Amino acid sequence: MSSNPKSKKQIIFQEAAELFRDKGYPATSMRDLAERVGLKPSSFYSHIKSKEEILQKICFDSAEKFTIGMKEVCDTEATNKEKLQLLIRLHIKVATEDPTTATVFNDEWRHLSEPHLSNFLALRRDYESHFLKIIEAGISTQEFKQISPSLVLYTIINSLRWLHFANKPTKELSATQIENDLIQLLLQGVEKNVL
Amino acid sequence: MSSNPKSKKQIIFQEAAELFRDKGYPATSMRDLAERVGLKPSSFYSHIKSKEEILQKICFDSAEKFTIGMKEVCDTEATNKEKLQLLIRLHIKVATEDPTTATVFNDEWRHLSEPHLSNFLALRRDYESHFLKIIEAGISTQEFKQISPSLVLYTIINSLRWLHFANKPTKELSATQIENDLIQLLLQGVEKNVL
DNA sequence: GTCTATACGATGATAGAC
DNA sequence: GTCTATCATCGTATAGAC
Repeated sequence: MSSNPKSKKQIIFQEAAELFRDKGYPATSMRDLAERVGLKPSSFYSHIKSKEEILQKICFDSAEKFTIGMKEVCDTEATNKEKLQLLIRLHIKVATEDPTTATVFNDEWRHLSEPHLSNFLALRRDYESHFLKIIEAGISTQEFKQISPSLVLYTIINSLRWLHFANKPTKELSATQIENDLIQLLLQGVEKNVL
Repeated sequence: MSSNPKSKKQIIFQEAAELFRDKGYPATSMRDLAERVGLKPSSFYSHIKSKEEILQKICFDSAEKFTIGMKEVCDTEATNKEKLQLLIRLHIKVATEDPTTATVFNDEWRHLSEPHLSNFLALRRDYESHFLKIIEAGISTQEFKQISPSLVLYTIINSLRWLHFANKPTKELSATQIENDLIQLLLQGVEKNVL
């Protein structure tokens, strides 16, 4: 197995993401980051243009994962129930593949400046509207219960927002175990069915 | 109905909470707050001790609501399923009664300094451990499915984290409608049962 | 209680030597 | 590409006049 030499730029992005995750974007200083990377603060600017460039990359890279995933789901021939399952798996995949980035994406996007903030929100609106359409379709085919679609949407999306730290408290559970339990929980609830 | 004359201190706390909600705690400056309240930044310090005092009050007041609510639930004679329902109602109540405060509580607690941060985390740990016990008990009585209790805990708690802005997009839904739909969704899932 | 003035450290970013 | 030195600005908070 060949070693994986990371460019200094990649190291900067990685360390920055961890700091943003732990302290939040505004509370992370370039001096904090410098110490972590082992450079003087001024030396970054040979590699990156600004602090916000890092945040932009994190937010839009993650957004793209969701956009691509949604496109795949929409292009599938499948029931709405199956599509919803795929979307839940998509959220789990993004959150667990790169938990650091996923956390920053979730919590720090609001610190984007314009026009990046508006662009980001447009991507999110688009994603959510596709998600909503699937829920609405599933309700009209009677696959899903008659519950306000946006209520279902936000409940599901947010229910998965803790996953980024699932590695620690539930290390005993395998990734597929978590996936399957979550899908059962969200599709069929906590209550045990009477047989 | 008598008018409700708010003290200047109350106004400061209210405006600060809204700024913390919108921009986050570190990104909110005392100068921002001064402009909102109509005072010079230095004038606050006749009313409050520090910026962090505001955050502390918000976080610990909300934490107390959960602590009290949990105590009531634990003191009840009820099935675990009923207790879980009560807890879901508690989260909905806290989130919708004062959405601004609830948001700050949810997202900004990590900016507390020591020893407040540790105290806060201890309260949260305590709350979660009581919550977990109820889920575990419900699993052993076969009221709930065999799903990792902490997975159920975090999924439920986080699924309700969007409620603070439920006023806007779902204004058409009444509060009790939202409550009942959410309980059905979390207890029994999205899927429509086959009859 | 509110103001003006200010202390003083931290901030993101740049200039220019090497 | 990394450094030292520095800039301009903003941060929370205080002192003291009114």
